[in-house]
Amino acid sequence: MRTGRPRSFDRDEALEAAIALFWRHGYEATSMAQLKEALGIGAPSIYAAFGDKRTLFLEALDRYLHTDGAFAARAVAEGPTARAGVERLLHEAAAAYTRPDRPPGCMLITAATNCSPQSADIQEHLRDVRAAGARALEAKFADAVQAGELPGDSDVHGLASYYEAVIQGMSARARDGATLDDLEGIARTAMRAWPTA
Amino acid sequence: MRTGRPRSFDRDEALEAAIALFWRHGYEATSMAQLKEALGIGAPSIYAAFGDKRTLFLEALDRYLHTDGAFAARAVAEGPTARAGVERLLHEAAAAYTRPDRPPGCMLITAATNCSPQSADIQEHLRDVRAAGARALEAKFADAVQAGELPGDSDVHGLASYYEAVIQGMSARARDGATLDDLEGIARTAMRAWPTA
DNA sequence: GTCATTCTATAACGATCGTTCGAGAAGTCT
DNA sequence: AGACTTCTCGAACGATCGTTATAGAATGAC
Repeated sequence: MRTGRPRSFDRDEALEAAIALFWRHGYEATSMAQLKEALGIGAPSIYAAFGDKRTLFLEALDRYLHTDGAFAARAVAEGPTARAGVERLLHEAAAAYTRPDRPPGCMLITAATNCSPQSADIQEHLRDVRAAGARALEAKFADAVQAGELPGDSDVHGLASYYEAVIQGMSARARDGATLDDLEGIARTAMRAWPTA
Repeated sequence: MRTGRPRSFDRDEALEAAIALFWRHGYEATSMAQLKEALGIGAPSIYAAFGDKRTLFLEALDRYLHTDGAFAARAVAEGPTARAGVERLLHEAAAAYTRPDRPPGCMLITAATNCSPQSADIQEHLRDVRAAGARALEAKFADAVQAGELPGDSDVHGLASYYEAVIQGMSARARDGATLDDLEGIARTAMRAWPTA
């Protein structure tokens, strides 16, 4: 058993509360004062449990990517075809970005858009993670070409770029108050751009 | 003639410099210290010429909407058909969002995404301006239905929502480093979703 | 030349930022 | 019980935030 005074709060619950704040307001716009109040604990407890604000944000993002944000990689990876994967990706995004019990949009996309120079590294980190997602999508399209699902002369980079833009656009629309129906409409319309044989 | 000591800087140039900063870093993430350095003048001069940071931002945004951001409303308004208007909108956005002498993306879309509660009004203001743009686009589609360009049962709201999402997605992609070619590819692909008779 | 006016520069304001020190509380271990 | 360890709480840290008071410089008016 671990010695010493036991922690007075649930670490997971605190992390979830931090996710909600960072998700809604972003990294820099979320203050330690807000975090203290939302997590219901003092600043020293936060530092002891999570490290500084930057480290807490990175852990919050990592948790997000394995929970609420995990649908994206899964949809692409598990889609039996590229088309099925993208279709599932878009429709699950529509639902995930408008859950009434969650902040709107995607944390990975929105949490570090307005950054001062001293948190440019955070901004770049999220950019890198997004870029990895776009590369996975592009690889899915390349596989589809290989498998004959898409024409041999398909612009796989252009397709990935387009659907990545649609995802980011859906997140932005959700943040502007778009409803689940709005986003599902966007998803359906975006699928009409699918390459025709 | 106006009496008193004359202003030592060009007000328009200063405003342009402020636009560049707010555009790149956003409203809250841009500090007065940055503004002082970029405008090359002291804080009291900024306050005398523009008012407080909030007022300066609103004037910067207004100027942006009449200059670099003016293409959008113009493309929709001047398009001889809805399709021509949207096509021009998307391609001009591709160029405007990747100008090498400008910050990437759209200031209206990105400048107030990460906001703390005390600047929620700024965030809402930009949201309202974006909503007005979306309504103009929807009206253009409604006109196109009236004129017979689009089928009578067209979902004009859905179409406007979709192309608004594409625009916001293009801005996000530009901020992630997408090139002019990338964005023009997105624009072309997005046009493939245009309703078929 | 002198006054009135308007801008500039320095420096400071109170508030808040993220972070940490120090004292005491709450456990386990021997 | 007492030693040891770990966490909590209140207070404070220096830095930076946006903003402004104050004093002096630069002009037009008389």
